[in-house]
Amino acid sequence: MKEITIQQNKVLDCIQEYINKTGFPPTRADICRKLGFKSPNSAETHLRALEKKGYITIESGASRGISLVNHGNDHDNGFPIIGLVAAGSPTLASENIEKTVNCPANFFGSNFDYFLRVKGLSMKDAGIMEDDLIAVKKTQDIKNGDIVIARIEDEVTVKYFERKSPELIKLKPANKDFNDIEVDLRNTEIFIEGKSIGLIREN
Amino acid sequence: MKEITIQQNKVLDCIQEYINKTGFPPTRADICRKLGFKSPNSAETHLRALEKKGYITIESGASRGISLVNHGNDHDNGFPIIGLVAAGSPTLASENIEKTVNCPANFFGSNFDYFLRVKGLSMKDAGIMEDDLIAVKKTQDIKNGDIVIARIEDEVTVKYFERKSPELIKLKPANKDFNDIEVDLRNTEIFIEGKSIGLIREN
DNA sequence: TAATATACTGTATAAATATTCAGTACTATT
DNA sequence: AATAGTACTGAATATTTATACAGTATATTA
Repeated sequence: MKEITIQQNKVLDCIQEYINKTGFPPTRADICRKLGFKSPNSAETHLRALEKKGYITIESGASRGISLVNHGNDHDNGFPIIGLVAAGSPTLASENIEKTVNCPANFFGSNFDYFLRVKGLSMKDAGIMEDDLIAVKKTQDIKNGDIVIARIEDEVTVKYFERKSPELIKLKPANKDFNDIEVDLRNTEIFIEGKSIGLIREN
Repeated sequence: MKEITIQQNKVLDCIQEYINKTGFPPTRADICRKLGFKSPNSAETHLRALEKKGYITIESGASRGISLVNHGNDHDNGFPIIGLVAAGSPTLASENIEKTVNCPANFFGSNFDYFLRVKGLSMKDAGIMEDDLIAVKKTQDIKNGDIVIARIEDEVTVKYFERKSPELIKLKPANKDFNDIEVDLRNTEIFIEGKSIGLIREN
């Protein structure tokens, strides 16, 4: 995250304080009043700097359209939600984080690391629907029948795990319209990101 | 706390949702857009009613000066989980509370009142499995297709809601092994506890 | 040395916004 | 029968607000 100046930090604090106190963001004039500026353009330039550096977003045209950007996801501010893109690994890089969910670390009984937003219906019969959030625990401690998040050559997928033999793994969907995926470890690389230990659905 | 009407409740939800999504409250025009009103005065009168009843405060003169009033969050200790027993109404009486779940009040975008632990698989194809926790919002604002918690003569059930005519309601399961329930209001009493606005599964 | 970012004042203005007034209509309460 | 609350449309308007433009000045970087 880019550095900000002392004055910009004052403006940022001022916005935070204002929202905490009133429930809505300040206008340029409000900021001027709080910080002693005499021109609304003073606030404006600081806001634009903060926007450019990624600390706030400004809704163009709207009054009081300032909102604080959430960063610093040490799980204090919640767990990140990561989009499950058909191809590509889910990473915790900030560009992949949709937003964060605020809930206790032991929400699902055992600790977990992030939420994954599900695409597709391949686990429909397991009650996992499109856009559900799967709570993923990063672990290699997988048992047959666990729901795993697996990466096969850049493709990320959620399936039931079944070890058939030391070199053969089967990934089974919970939807008869989809086929089992058989992975022969001798010619295909597979990486198990972790397993699902819970689920959240927002209607 | 004074009662509010269905329309006022819609406006309240709309404000909550808007704040969750954007970080700042809506204008009168924003509310109109969301709820289909054609005059900003429609929003205005609802806002004044909500203010009078203590659900919001309005900063006079300020744009987007709406803020939600925190009235007696009895959910400081978390939201109760209530067991869905085949017969009998779900009540918040302590003997029915399994345990409580600690999560933000707006966890599912809109406020809710309690969790219901699901028994049976009648909503399986909607991704609702046995022992899942449904976030229930107590409301009478039900649309066709909503998943409702209904009580018919001491039996509590979770189903899709469909109003066929003023005196005929159909409760539809999401599982072909179950039959639709048709309720004729002229000879059967039905009470809608509320609707599902989210779901949590602990694996 | 030029360019760029910071840090302001001061003015102007178009657009956004709250808010009032005038209606209509329905319902519940006194 | 009168009053008050709900639930709207539609229009008018004063105020709020974002935002652009014109300056001044300093510090940092290329």
